[in-house]
Amino acid sequence: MAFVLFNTLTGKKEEFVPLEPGRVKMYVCGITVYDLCHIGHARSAIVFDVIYRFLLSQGYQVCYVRNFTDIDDKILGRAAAEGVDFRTIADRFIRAFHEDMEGLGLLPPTMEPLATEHIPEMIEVIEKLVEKGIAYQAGTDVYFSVERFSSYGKLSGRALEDMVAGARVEVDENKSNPMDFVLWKGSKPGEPAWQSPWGPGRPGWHIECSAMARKYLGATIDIHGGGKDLVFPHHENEIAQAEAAFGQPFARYWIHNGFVNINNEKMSKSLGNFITIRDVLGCMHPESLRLFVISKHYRSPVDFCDETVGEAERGLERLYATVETALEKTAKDAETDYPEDILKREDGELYEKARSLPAMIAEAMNNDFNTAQAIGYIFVLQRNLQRFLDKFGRKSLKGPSARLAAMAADLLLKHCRLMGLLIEEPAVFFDRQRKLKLPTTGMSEQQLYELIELRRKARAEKNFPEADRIRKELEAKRIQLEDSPEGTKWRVSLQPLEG
RNA sequence: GGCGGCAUACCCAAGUGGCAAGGGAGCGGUCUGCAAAACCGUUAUACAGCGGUUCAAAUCCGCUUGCCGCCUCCA
Repeated sequence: MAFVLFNTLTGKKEEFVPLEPGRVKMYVCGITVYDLCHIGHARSAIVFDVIYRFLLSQGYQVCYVRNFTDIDDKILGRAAAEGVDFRTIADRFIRAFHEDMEGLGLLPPTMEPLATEHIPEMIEVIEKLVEKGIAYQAGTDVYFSVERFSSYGKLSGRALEDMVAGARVEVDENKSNPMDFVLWKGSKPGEPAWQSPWGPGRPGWHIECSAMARKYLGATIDIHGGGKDLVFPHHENEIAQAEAAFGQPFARYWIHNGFVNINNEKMSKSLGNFITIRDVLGCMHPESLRLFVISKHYRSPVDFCDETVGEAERGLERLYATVETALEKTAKDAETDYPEDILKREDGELYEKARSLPAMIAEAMNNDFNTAQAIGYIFVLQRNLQRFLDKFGRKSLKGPSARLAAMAADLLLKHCRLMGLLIEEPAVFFDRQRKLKLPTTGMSEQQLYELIELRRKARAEKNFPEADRIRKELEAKRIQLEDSPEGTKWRVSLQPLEG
């Protein structure tokens, strides 16, 4: 089956064919390190992590580069505000970014180059553009002349005339066309500066990606990605610089992820509805956030609110619970293999759903990374497996039934892990989930265990009114008790409280 | 003003020419001392509206309405 992805450049789904067979060169725009990352960054990071994992699973050798913009006005602004060096700010937020990405459970990219470590490479590109007469010096700055690059606007699908007509462009006397953008910015006294043929200064924003992508991935890269907001001007300008300088296509497939809204509002600092990754991870399992993100197609906007996030959390718990039960009940007798017809006789539907899962998931992912559809298939198998397990009550499975359940659980686990889900041991997950959620109930672990013990005694004496009173007391704090032969377990209910 | 996207059940969400995936919530049931979880059953003659193409349309084309994004730093 063909592997197709939506290419922003053409506005269509296209079959993916890498430049070199078996190898993929992918560049994803990283962040400007001047503040903590928010859940919009998390979505982008998760989306490209899933893409990266998928490409690897398909046997591609992937070189995945994600840069840091570590010199920029916003970094300088923050440094000035705190009275520290720009490097202090940049390093602080690079560290924070790595903590966040690790917290989210992302595979590290192949490389994470820093803009400031590639100044010579950027100067080289700018010099080339100046030589060709496409860039010009004005005062202490160097600008890219958009009129000299005939296909300017091809990525964002807009014509130069249209942009100029309606754009609110600040008046800059140095520019010969208002749409021209800066390649090199002369430094003011006291600002960080690097030597260049145009005097001391620092690079413009867009040039770093063109220079670093070329250095690490070559003149033409396979996949270039980032958030939708980067289409214009950032990626448009990257194309202009790189293609004007080197005369070769810059990137073949452009992938852009949609935004995260919060309670149906655009997330923005002025609205005060920014949620940082670390805030979210303080009260939610990273895989819950991941399931939330990949339950919707990556190009659509997604709304982050209690209800949609809660659904993801409950779904993840159910997946873990089914896998846990399956592993427990089949632990003793899962190894022996049986012929197909024997397994089918145990549960024909479960057998079929399990066997067809790899092809179904592959088909979904091959179709522009349709993770939402893939997740749908995952839940179909989960329900079939859970139903099968339930038939046995509390008994362990043996022989062909154990083999069938183990096979289904393995496939479920394998394909969840392909998308970065169900990475933890179920017991570890549930323990972590309890620890994350307990603080939201206002009850300490010790208080809780005292009440559970009181209730145990009451039940032992058949004092059910007292036992139920304790259950109700805890339920009012969203702590749900679950009695089982092994004792009473507890978890924090993800169900919103009535009223 | 220019460019683009979206509109599927109470909610979230796949599907993009051939009987409308999946999840959540609700309701009924099984299980349970009572619960919870889980499972079973149930929930769109129908995909914003109108018109067209087709043997066949949620899916293609046109128009209308309503939302949203980008055009300025931004994932």
